[in-house]
Amino acid sequence: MAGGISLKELAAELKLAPSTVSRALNDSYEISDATKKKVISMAEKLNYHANPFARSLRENKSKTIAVIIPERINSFFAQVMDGIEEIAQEQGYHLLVYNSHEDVEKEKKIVNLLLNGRADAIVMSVSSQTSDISHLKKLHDRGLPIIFFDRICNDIPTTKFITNDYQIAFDATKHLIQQGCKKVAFLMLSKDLSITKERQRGYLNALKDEGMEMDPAFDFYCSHVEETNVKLIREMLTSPNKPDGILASVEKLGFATYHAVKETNLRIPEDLKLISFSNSSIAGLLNPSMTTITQPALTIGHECAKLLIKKLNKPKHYDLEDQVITIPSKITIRSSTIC
Amino acid sequence: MAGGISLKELAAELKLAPSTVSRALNDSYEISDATKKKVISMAEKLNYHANPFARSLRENKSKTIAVIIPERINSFFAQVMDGIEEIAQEQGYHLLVYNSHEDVEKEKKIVNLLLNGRADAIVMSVSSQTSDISHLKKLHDRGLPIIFFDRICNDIPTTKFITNDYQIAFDATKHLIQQGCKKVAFLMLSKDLSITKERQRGYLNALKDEGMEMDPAFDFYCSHVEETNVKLIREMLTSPNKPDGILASVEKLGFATYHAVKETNLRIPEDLKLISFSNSSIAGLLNPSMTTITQPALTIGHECAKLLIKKLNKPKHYDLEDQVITIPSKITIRSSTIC
DNA sequence: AGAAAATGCGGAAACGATTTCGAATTTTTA
DNA sequence: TAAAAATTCGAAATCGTTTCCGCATTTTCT
Repeated sequence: MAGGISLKELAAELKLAPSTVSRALNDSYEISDATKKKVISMAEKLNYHANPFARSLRENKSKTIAVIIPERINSFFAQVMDGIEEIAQEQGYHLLVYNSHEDVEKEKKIVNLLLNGRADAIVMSVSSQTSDISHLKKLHDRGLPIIFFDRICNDIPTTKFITNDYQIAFDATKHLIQQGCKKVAFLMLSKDLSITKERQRGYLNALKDEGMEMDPAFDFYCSHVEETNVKLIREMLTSPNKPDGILASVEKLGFATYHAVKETNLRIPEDLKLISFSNSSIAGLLNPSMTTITQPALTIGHECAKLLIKKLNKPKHYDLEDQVITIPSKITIRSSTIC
Repeated sequence: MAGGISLKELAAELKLAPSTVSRALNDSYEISDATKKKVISMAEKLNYHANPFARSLRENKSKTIAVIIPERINSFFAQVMDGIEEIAQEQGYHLLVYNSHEDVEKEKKIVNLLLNGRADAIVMSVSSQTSDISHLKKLHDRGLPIIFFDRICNDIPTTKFITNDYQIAFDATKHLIQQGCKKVAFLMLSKDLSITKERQRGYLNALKDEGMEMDPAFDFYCSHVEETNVKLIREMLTSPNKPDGILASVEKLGFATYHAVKETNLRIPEDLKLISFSNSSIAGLLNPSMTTITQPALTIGHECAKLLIKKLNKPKHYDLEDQVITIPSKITIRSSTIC
């Protein structure tokens, strides 16, 4: 901003027209190699950098992608972000990052900020409070390309990336039952979330498949307040009708369970077996180490960014189809489910 | 971008001049309340949103702050980011986020991207590989306000935020010795990093203070490759001259130590006591739970953002002084240092 | 050799906002 | 009542690019 030299000044220095200099820097075929070289070397000498806002104004695109996540201190979202950034940087895109803190009101504010075209496109995972999606519809209606991942919005016709939520939750529940669990509980954030719906469906179908009745007390809704969750889980674990197996549908609930268990006499895995969605490398460090469902976070990030940039490069010739693309997770069996 | 209406079109609809509409929307004193109301209601009706690039171009500022961190999957940096974002959002600023992945070449590329004024200012923590700082000097020389936190750059005259690295490392080392450690090792990333210098100084002075000789083998440099670190630490822990206490200067090395210990017969805290810098809530979940030095990450983020925005609001009347502001950390004593 | 095409570059408009300057009308003051 | 001042708004310049036209000059074709 301060010491910046403009294209016009650069042109004056070269005794050329601004149009010529612009074309030379953009490697236009209309400009001879000789002048191209002159222009480029002078540009370097004078430390010329094109003003991105002038360009954005003129070209009507910002080379910027907005990413909205519900929390930052979460290895899954952090890895997805890394994946997005990797591709974005490769393609010359910048990342505007927002944290909705699982708060739908904050999410709305952020979305409203994006209505003015500051970003060319959006990648997001909705907050656990998001049930009314009118603010997201508005974005989509405005023509802003938007891709969802993990916590998706089925009612908005665009491409979404998820993992095999149903199947992997099914498999995880089966695994618990195979390890001898008779009463498996399912921990989740909010019933509105796409991931809890699918993962719960997998959980319930696994129970049914094993001829087990499902106990409503084991459909366990948590809040976004850490202490509350620990307390609730502890209460469940010390109640007469306590589970002997737990499937945590998100990382923080898996950790909360460890916290809760520490405050009881229960032993993992002898008294309680636990499997949790988690991308944290710390899972293997816990004692006992935690069996996890690991999502392909980096890949999800890559694919989101690739697809979005493909769309941005050919706005007319390519559309973000209304489809859900599934990239499978892996279960890493550790000590928390094996006696 | 797509359905956007421009100020000019809005003005035409209102049969007013663009200048009038602009002033009305910016609540200028020159416009009567009557027309202001008309303009505002029509703007809402037509869903008008000011083009941020036109504004940035004209005003020569973007309301954007760039943040560069060396890694994303790190509770400290994530919390700092949350802190920065909180204040930034409050003040109408957006965050452009970049991860240097501890790679100075990536850091240079990112910094070069920022030379064109895309961001009004920068908050950063340098990569562990950064010893040549010419790229950062260039930024500063260009007049771009820049604030460092945690891993700072002393040679660049601006404001930096750190924790009481020296004192807290001193205290932590003393704590280990008080718990009976005779041979304390210090784990660090790179000797060029400001935090390792200060923390190492605290460590060494504590040893000296206790009349203990310092063993060069215990000045332990790690890489940025997780597996290598675990291997190196394991080798140290199984060597004849093995330490009975460890101070890890960054979170990942604390966790790496737990990993390494798992592969040995050693017990924490009986055979080895460990204290680590870490902001992760998981520390309390480990078995044994890990004694940590917790940095005021959120506060650091807040203060960085506040100061930077103060500067951006009064570019002429306020300068980022060449000073280091210290916000103290806290030691949370847990089982890994107490028999 | 004369017409046609290709090459290389300049002029000026445009993107969408803000702001300086000025002008017209109305209100206040002397 | 005339002059001064306040109020309210419009015209046009400006920020730094890109791009549509246009115009020479040179090369190619017949």
